[in-house]
Order: sequence, then structure tokens, then C-alpha cells
Amino acid sequence: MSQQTERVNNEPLLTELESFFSALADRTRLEIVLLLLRKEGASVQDMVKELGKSQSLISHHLSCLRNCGIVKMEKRGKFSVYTLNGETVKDIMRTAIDHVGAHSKSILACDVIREEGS
Amino acid sequence: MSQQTERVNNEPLLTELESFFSALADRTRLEIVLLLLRKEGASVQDMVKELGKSQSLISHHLSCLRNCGIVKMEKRGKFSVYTLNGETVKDIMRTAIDHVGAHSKSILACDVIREEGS
DNA sequence: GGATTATATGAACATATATTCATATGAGAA
DNA sequence: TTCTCATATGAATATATGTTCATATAATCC
Repeated sequence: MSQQTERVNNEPLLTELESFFSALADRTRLEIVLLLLRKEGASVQDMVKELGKSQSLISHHLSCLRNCGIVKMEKRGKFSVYTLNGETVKDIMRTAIDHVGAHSKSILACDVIREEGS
Repeated sequence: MSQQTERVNNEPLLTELESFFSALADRTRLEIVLLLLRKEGASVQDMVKELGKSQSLISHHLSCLRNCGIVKMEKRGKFSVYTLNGETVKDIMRTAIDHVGAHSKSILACDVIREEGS
């Protein structure tokens, strides 16, 4: 019970953070986010051309990023123009880029991505 | 070719960011990180008791967090004491908590975590 | 020494998820 | 209207990954 009181109720926060970081934990979605970090505003076709992936794939991932509050979308004629959703996302990306720069060796060996050599 | 030159070579950065965010994209690992955000330094047994999960599970996840440069470990007798690895991790966590707080509705509907209602 | 405690890790399995394919919607052009 | 172009999305599949179980290592205590 004392253990229980000391334990913080993080249920909704945990779900939100898991969702948020999951959205950033994919190579294709990261490519999209980095692209939007360079150029403010891009259509689906822009991303298809720049990233060399299928329109279906890009749209699926944009749907994920949009639902997770990482990008926002604005209809312009028949185009959908996507931008990063606010400064916090940019802050996190910049800080994360700094962090991995300072720890690249250990991170590249991380077994979430690939098993260490046999 | 002009397309090629405009395209930034992000290969290692992408792999590192994917690895980093993947490490944070799991509920159990987030529980560990949030715990270490509250109390500086915790042994595996501390986490087992506080989080109510098996020792094996905690150790597996700590291995991941350690490899990805999110936590660091210090042997103290037969205990392994874990702490967050630097201020950048704390910054990212705090900014992410702010962000999801400002977007909780859309994030809770994110289909990375669960399908939207039929 | 043996026993106990603390931690790490390999293997197996069940589930989650990224990608592809097919197709639907919707806007603008002819 | 009909024909493209731009985008979104459901279904299917292959792969990735979280969890459990069993066990190994290593330190401390008796």
C-alpha cells in the first residue's frame, strides 16, 4: 500500500508518450519529419519524389504522424500540405539529433535495431 | 541528379534516431525512464518492486536502454545502479511530456497504439 | 566450501507493425 | 461528363519485437 501510494499514476501519460515516440521510431516517418524540418510545408507528392517511396506508404505514415500530433495538414486545392506541428516537435528533434551525435557508437550497436555480431 | 544533390545523406543519423526513439517507444521502458526521472539511481530490484514486473523483463529492457545511450549503469557490489544518461535525455522527456499534454486527445486516438473505433 | 541474492541473456512464442496491392474519394482539366 | 491527378485507406503478408521461461554468471553471506 505504501508502495502503491509512492507509485505515480502515469497511465494516460504512458500511453501518450508511447504513442508519440512510436511515431518517431520508424525510418520512413523520420525521413518525413527530417524533410519537414528542412523545408516548411510539403505535399505528399513532394515527399514521394524526395524520399523515393510509394504514395501509399507515405500516406499511411502521414496518417500516423498526424494522429500522433507530430504533423498537421492543410488542404490546398487537390494537394495536402503537411507541416511540423509546433515548436516542441522541432525542439525534440534537435535535442535528439544532438544526443545521438554524442552517443552514436553505442546507439549504432543497439539491439532494438539489429542483433550484435554473433 | 539535382534531386540527388538536394537530398541530404542522413543514413547514419536516421539509424541512430530510429534506435533512440524505438528505445522510448515501449511502455515498460518508459516506466523505467520516468522512474529514473523521479529518483536518481535505481537498482534492478528497485525497478522490479516499483513497477511490478519480472526481473528478466526489466533486465532485457535495461539492456536496450543502455545500448541506446538512454541510461548508464554503475556496478555497486552485487547491485547494478542505473541512472539517466545526461541532461539531453531529461530535456527530451520533459519536452515530450509537455507536447503530449498539449495534444493528448489526438495522440490517444493514434492508430500506432490501437485501431480507431470501427 | 555451499547457499542465497542480484543480474544478465539465449531461445521460443505470440503479438504488433511496416509495406505492398488494390481501390475509393475528390478536385481540377479537357 | 469524362479523364487525369492527388490523396486516403482497407486487406493481406512478412517481419520485428515484447514477454516469458530457463539458465548462466557473479557477488555476498553462512
